[in-house]
Amino acid sequence: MPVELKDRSSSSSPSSPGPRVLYWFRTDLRLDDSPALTTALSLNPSALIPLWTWDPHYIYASTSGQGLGQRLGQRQRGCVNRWAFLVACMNDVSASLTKLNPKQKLHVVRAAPAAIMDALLRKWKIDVLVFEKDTDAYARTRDAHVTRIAEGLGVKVVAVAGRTLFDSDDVVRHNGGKPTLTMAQLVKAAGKIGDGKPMRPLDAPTILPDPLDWAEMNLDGLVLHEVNDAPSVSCDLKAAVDENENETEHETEHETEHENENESEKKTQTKTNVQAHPDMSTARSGMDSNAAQHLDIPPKSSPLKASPRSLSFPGMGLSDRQFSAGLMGPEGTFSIPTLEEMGVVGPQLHRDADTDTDATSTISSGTGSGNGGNTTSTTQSLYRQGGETAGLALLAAHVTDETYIATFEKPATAPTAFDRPATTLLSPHMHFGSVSVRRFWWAVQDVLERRRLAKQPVSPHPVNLPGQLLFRDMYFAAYAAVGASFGQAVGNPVARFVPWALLSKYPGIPATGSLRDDGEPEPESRYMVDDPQAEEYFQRWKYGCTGFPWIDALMRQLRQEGWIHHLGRHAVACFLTRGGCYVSWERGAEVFEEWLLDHEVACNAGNWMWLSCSAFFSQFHRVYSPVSFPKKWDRRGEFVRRYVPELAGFDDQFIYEPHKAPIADQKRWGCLVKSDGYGLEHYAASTSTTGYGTGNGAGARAMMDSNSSGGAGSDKSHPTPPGQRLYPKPMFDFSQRRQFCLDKMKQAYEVGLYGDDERVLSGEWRSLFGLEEQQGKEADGKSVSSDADLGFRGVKRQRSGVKSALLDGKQRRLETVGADMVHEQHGSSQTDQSPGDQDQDRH
DNA sequence: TGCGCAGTTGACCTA
DNA sequence: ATAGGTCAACTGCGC
Repeated sequence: MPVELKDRSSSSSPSSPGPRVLYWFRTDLRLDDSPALTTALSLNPSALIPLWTWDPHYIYASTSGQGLGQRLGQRQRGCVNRWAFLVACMNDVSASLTKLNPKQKLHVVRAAPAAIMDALLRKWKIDVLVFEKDTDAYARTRDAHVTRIAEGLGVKVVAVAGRTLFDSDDVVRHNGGKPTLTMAQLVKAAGKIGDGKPMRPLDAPTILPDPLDWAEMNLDGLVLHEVNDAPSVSCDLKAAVDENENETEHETEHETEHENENESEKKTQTKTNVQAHPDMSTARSGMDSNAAQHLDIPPKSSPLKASPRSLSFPGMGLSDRQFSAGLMGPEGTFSIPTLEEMGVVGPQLHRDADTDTDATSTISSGTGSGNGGNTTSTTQSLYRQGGETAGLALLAAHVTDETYIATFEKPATAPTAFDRPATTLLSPHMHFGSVSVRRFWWAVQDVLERRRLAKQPVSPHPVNLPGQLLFRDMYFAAYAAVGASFGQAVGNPVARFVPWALLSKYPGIPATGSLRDDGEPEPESRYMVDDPQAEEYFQRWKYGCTGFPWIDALMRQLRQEGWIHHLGRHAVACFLTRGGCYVSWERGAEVFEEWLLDHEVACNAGNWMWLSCSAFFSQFHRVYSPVSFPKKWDRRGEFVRRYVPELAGFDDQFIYEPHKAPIADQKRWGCLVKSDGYGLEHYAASTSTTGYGTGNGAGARAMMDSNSSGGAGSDKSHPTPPGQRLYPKPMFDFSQRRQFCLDKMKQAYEVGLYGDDERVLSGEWRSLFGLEEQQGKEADGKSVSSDADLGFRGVKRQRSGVKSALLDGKQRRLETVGADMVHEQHGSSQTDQSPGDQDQDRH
């Protein structure tokens, strides 16, 4: 339990009024088992303000940030499912607070914490600021910054661990300061913490102090200049922190590294910032630098003049108004933004699940062995619902099925189950903190203990449910130790360096030839399209039109629902990287980051490294086949039929390889397998086959203009023959590509570089891989350069990689087109969230 | 230092 | 149809 504080707080005499406490919700949208909230209440506050800062960083970039996106000042918007889940969590917490005290609620302030915290602490005369500790790289920087502000005002700051089973910093310390790279290391280190077991969960509070009186809460009188005097606005956060931190004594090697990166980013940051967010190309034109400022600090004086960024979504005609109404929202009541205000209205998945319960279960591939009908149906309706109430109910529903909980073995759960997923679907709750990971752990552990005593069968570590949660802790601790570079290939000390296609490009050093036609510098926010073919593979992978039905079905499920099964994530991750496309895992990680409901930077990056054999796992000979692997689970291809409906009529025999079906049969089954089907543009633009979209369609147009990817345009205005649909042929010969990748991986292992190697940063890696010759080919005046340009230079110190890259004209065009869209939607990535995916095996 | 073994979840072939 | 061995070979760890 949270402790240190108690001393301080109790220092005030009982008779004196308790402190004014600001409780800042972030990764902990729950009341149950919240060590930080418990700590806050233990201070016996005279006033408690539950706060959420509606942070543009969070909205326009995922919290993850560590990835490229953040480093580059990129902003991305999560899919509608993710925002719906988040808003549900916020509403639920708010309702729970109100239930305990009618005067209470979750107070949402629409501004970046770094920009607004100073003013809030002053205005509300806060004595203590309490929040759950967050070891994500961006969060650490942000929190250090806010802490400095608070302490400068004499406000006590208390950060309490609670997001993981074990405090990640403690784990790292007990692992000799090194990242936990194996399960054994994690278990060993965790075993030295306390009694070696996660803390028992704490009860939710039963009473809650009042907030301040409205007169004092009201921010209307907030003087703007106070805000503007804050050291920085959100987007300059890192730079500002950098400056400050350089003065401060600092600790770990890693942190020092970040600083250096920050320094180099400083220049571009402000600028990127501005246009950063909107992924929507349609909105981009409407953005100006003033608008960006409004993002952080809506001008009190002219709230409406602050031309709200109009992020329209195709077909929806809505605009993003979440920041245009001022700090306290449109009603001036600290309201929780609605999806409408966010401009992301659209049907959400869980509604679909709710209403379809009966129908879907009849065709479910799961047979629902262990569950009684009632339990199953209850559980099912809870899947994908945000909020603590729903999360705890889902956990409770699972726990009633003891056999399922106790005999759960992740690798044995079916990735092809869709209407009734084979895993628990608790991962989004782990991500938003709407269910405590320790609550989950102990609920399962108690069942296991009971069964062990009764000598009933239980599944072994680490494939069991607790093992899944330990993997989550392993990734968190690894990330905590490594810092920001954990989310990228270059500069990452634990990632083996593989010369993938589409490696990331880093800010800080202007690339040669980085001027656009209009003379403006190319925003340093793109990955390097060093291979147009790979770019096309990547786009086809992303939008589910590779011509491999198993892969396409999974990617479409991801885009539509924000979730795919762990093994499905394996399949697509392997396919994109070492098992087909040979594209950098960073690209895939970004897509996951954007589309997954449950994305967690640590788990996502960790799992992508795992699957790409960059770290954690190294047996690159084990390649998932897009044909034989799914057959093992779903011989009839029900999963494919659901998500790739154009193939629904195909015979089982051809469901995973429709191009092998005789033409006559293809016609008879209502779908022709032809070149690239409708063309990439069609797939990228379509909101989805089943009607609920992710709001991402906007990028499609921009992305695919004609030449963007070879061949994509060919079928462009393809008229759909009446009653006849199209599906692409495989975009490559799988076994050939498999061999190609194997050879590449073998070479990379032989060369044996890691991301932070000087030879990676300097560009010497090219010669080590025998890539010298290609250097001279890039020719386009602007772009070329010395081999250094294909290195990752500009590093002030080791590990802060910067690379500049050069592209010839054609490639650059591609980059521009493709990258816009890619980054528009990229999100996060995590391959699978280990925690989240606890599955249940319903077979 | 060297060796053998284990490692969350492959594919393929044979019996 | 399913179970088990083999493929070719990686890393980390303990002895």
